[in-house]
Amino acid sequence: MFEFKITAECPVTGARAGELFTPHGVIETPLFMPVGTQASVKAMSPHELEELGAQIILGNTYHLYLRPGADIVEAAGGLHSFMNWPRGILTDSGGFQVFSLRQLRKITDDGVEFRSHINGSAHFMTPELSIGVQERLGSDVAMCFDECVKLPATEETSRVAMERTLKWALRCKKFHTREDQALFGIVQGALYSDQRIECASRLMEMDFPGYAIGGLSVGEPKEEMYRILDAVAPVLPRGRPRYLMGVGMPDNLVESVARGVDMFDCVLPTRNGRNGSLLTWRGRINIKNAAYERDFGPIDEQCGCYACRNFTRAYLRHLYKCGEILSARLCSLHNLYFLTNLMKKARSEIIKGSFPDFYKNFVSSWLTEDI
RNA sequence: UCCUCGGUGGCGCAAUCGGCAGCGCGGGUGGCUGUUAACCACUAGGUUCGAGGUUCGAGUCCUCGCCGAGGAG
Repeated sequence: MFEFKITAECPVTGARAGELFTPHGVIETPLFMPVGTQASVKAMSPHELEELGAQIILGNTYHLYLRPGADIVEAAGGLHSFMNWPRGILTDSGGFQVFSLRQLRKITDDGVEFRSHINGSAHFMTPELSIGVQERLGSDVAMCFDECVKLPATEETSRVAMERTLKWALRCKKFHTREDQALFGIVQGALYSDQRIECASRLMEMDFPGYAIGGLSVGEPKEEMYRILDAVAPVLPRGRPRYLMGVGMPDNLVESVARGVDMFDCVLPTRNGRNGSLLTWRGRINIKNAAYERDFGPIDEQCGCYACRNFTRAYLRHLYKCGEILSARLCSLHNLYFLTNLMKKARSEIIKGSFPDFYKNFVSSWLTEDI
């Protein structure tokens, strides 16, 4: 179980195509994982997710622990059964909430004392509690409870968080018992490549079935992120999946695949979709813009998603302006399909041996500015 | 015919004693990267119904007119 098989490797770049075997099916990498924080990928039904090609989605330990509570999910037969999702689930540990809810918490070596963002109630999250919750949720992949620092961080701040992340990783590993659930370690170290390399090596001594790179794409320039990936990816074991947490812009994905990353997740396709920002092969468009009022073409000519096959930009703009729920659904669907397909395309190019051309073409045609 | 209330940005409404005309929605634009986010930010937009008057100064007070709502007959 959780064997990671490399199907093909790009001879020029660091890109690889692989297969990760889980209790809920084989996951083909590289891939993008939609985020379903509260046991729901916002605006999407499980059926639609399957149809657009999602192989594994995220759930969140912190959010599900607070509501409805791990006991209820467990009583429902686990998260797969509770939300009726038959394929893979990866649960984030709550480590990101250490960062995103930093106004509501206090960190010590033991764990994180925090106040619920829902009702202010006090809680104490520890590596053991996070793993216990994740085991009860029954995800296919659990994540170590880590400390994700805000950037920019001083070398000292970063080191303290990194050391804590390592200590917590060991505690997670020791506490974790479910054999039908993989536990991934998370590399921290802010933008210090020496810390990143050290963190990776020390995690590898603990021997995790997969390694994540956390604490990136939180506001730093993308060149900085690529610099860290260039430093870390070569250190990580070839035969284990690599997961870049929280990354979701198409150019970030392709650049990271070229650097040897296998898995990604991001709220961007769903959140930005709800907010009218849509992905195309040339860049992003903002469907709110008056320019699309009479644009009767699809979001993207080359996209095969349900929204692109059936609706126009003018109609989608209209739905957005009206605040219709269908707007959120179609836009989320399109963005998720786009990223899922982008990774599927990258995978097939790696297998065919033509990834370098695909990479070059994508990067040159992708416009960072909105089109 | 008389009485009462009202008329302020596209729409709905604020504005203390007469003292810098604001807010919400709508419009335009930008942002969002392991979700506290169907969210947030910025921006444009005014002959305060009209004509006079009082005053240093009027959306605000006075006179007349126009328009709307309600009431009396």
